[in-house]
Amino acid sequence: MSSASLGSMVNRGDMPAARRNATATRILDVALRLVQVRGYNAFSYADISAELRITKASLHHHFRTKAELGTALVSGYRRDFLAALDEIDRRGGDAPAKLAAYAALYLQVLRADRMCLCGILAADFETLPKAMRREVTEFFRANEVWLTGIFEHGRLAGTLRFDGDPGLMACVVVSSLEGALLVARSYGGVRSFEAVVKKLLDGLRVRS
Amino acid sequence: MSSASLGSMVNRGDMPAARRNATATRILDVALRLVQVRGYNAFSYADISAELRITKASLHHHFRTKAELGTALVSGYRRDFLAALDEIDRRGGDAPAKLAAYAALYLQVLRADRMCLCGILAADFETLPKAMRREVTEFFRANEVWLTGIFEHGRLAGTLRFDGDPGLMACVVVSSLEGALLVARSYGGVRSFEAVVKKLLDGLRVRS
DNA sequence: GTCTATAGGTGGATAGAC
DNA sequence: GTCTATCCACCTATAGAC
Repeated sequence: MSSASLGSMVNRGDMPAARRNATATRILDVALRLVQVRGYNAFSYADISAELRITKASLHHHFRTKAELGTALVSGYRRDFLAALDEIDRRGGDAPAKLAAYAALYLQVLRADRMCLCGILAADFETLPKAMRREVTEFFRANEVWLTGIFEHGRLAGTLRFDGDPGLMACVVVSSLEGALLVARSYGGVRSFEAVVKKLLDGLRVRS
Repeated sequence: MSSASLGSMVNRGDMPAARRNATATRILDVALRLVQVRGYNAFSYADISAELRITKASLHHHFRTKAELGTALVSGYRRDFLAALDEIDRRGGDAPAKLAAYAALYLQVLRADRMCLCGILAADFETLPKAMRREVTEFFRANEVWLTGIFEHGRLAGTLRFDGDPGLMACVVVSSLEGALLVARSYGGVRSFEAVVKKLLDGLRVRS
């Protein structure tokens, strides 16, 4: 996963990367950015068409329906995000370091002037096709599973301190980071986001 | 402000309540719910028309444009929310109690199966008319101001413990609660929301 | 794989009768 | 204040030529 991944992340949907051609990839890139900035109901095939100078009919050749495009979008985003989590695990380090790396993924999105794809789709949730809803829910669930593991290991190793269920702590982290991204758009900067991250990590630190 | 306020909140926009007639009020009620559930770009005059059995043309008599309706919506929401904060102040109690009451306002929204109006509009932010953007930003700013006062008083009185700028703590609280609402839609319950609130309040408690 | 052309629907908004 | 009728722009999607 490249360093610009979550902002400019290439999203190949359900299909293995090798089977997607360059055009489909470019369509997904543009669509991803449009949804992350405007939301699912405020972007159209016409927008992509204008940007890539390809007719709407051609877009439908690659993604038959908007629901199909949207589903490919979330599916690929989830895959790439989970790949980033694997990369964090591969690099090693203690639980606090991994949490900091996790927060850095969100900061990357904010710096690209975007919202987390699944965060903005959670706002659009009631209007999404069923397949997309499933993908969004699964994204959050997968994040929660990964974070739960971090919290369990961290407490056992004595590097994290917290009360109660590690799974609930995972909810707390996901919620706080998504909210920090959301509100930062109106605050217009990274300052409030970084304050949330600091407070979150400080609250988990083992006190001397 | 009634107990069902933030969910079923009547929103009278820029105009004093006494100057809005019953029809305008019903329009705002329906529109508020539709936006809180679907977002700004996924509701239409046709939706309101069907629900109230009034033609779209009649709706335009009360609110000339969608932007005008939207602006009245946020403006009224902000006013009612700030009235709820005044009510919290009026009831008295220490800083932790006021923070708990603040969080309860959000829980009320969640229980009505809605998102905070300004939270969902933050997701739609890039697509909003300028007047609406200003209202949303002002909503967050006003919340921040109120919370900053709570943090300043709480630290002075020795009822709250935290490091750094009270204004940043206010950002943290707003962000976390908005995010908890957002993500709770996918988690499908109040459990994750309550975990965030508990963690937030515990982190501020004065330790014995 | 891309195009032109078009279908059928819905969006916000207006004119003018009652 | 509500209605019918209408406008035009935009939406998703398809047929069929190249």
